[in-house]
Amino acid sequence: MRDKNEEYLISALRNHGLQVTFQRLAIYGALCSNHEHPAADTIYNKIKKRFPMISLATVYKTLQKFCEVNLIQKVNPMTETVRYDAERGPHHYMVCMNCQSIRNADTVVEEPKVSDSDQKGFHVLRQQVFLYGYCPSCKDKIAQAQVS
Amino acid sequence: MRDKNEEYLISALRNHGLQVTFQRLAIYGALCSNHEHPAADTIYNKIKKRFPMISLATVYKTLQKFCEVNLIQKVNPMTETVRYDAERGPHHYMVCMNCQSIRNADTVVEEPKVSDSDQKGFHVLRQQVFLYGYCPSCKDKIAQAQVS
DNA sequence: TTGGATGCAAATACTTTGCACACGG
DNA sequence: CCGTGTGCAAAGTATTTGCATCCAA
Repeated sequence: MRDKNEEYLISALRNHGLQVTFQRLAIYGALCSNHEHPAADTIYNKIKKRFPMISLATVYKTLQKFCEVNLIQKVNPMTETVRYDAERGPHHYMVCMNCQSIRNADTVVEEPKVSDSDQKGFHVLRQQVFLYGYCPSCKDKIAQAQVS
Repeated sequence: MRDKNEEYLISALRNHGLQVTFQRLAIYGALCSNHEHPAADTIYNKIKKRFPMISLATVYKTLQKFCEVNLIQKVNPMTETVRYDAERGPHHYMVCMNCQSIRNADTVVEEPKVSDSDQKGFHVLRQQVFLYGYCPSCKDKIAQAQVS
């Protein structure tokens, strides 16, 4: 398991012309072995036990680089800061990956359904769908940019 | 429209024993009139044009209070800080509202489907489902707490 | 009148950045 | 050897908190 992840990391780094360092191995290893979707700080603290000299800034830079080359992904915020909605009922959102605008997607046709076996003892109270893409105006801008 | 929102706000505040202030009216009004799901800072800047004396801290406190009494909702982060996942493919998450743990929900049975008319010109690239609830251990803790 | 609400400033939490040094390729 | 990566410290951004004052009820 562990070696497989390391191998994968190393070849991915090489494919992108990135150097292999023990910090990167440790960070990727910590992330792979933790299925709780840890925050940067959590990863840092775990690694620090074995490599006390590692820097939190390196963890941040490394995670960012990993995201850039699609080795890992950020879990939750697409738009980083908290935003508010005056409409109370649960509903779904469309998030523009370019301009960060958020619009309601009121008419998701089929709600996703979760089978009981699926939930593995998790008690689901609410579900929310996020649609990520480009809003009408950004879609046009991007199309134009690709033509020119 | 505007008066309707104000009336709603006022009665909601009274129902919760909260005072009606011009700041609260302004903040709620700004949120209702902006369907872009603004951040606290955006609301603050909008209001400041008319009420230059308003404080950003008040905006934060007020939005927080509004959330507590379920007058509005936070749009995106359930767990506030960015978290990472080593698994690349798109998949869905179960978020524990108590302990903030995040687990993969790999087997959502029916993907939500969005009709074309639905998207209103929004170009959807990816969709993600968040299931909010309680993880097995928190579910038990909460059940126990309610008994005692 | 009185407790809740506000405004200011300081504090906190998280993340990013600049720069000198270290090290992988 | 060269250029990327690292570590440190400082800066930046978003949000929260303490406290004195203010004001709605």
